[in-house]
Amino acid sequence: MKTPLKDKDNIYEAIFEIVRLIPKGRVTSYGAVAAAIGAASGARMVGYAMNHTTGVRPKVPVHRVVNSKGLLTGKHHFSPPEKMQQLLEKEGILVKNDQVQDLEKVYWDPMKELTI
DNA sequence: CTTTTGACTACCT
DNA sequence: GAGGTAGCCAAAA
Repeated sequence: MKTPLKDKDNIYEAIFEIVRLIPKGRVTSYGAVAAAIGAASGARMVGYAMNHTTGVRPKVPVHRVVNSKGLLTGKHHFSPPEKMQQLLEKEGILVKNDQVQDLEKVYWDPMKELTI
């Protein structure tokens, strides 16, 4: 399995793949995903791509993507926003005040896990 | 083709 | 310690 994500012509697809690889009960940050695809400074691009997940097949678990502080910054873009926290809690992730609890425990580093 | 915005992050005050 | 500004890349107007 090679699939050099960095070779992806479409930056969106690269992001989608990384997010799709996030294990259940784990979350990651925009910066981590961005770094994994080679866009360390493109953290905003990651979030921007998330807007394209609506209608993308297969479905992308963007609800597992939070900011570096574990805050559900993009929950407002969900429909409904509450569903994002519900999904996270359902996977065993504690979310309090729109913030992921035990972030260091549920944090999933794509670069490290995927050994890119 | 130029300008603005954006689900972020890091540095500076 | 908290808040604000700048930087980053890419897409939409």
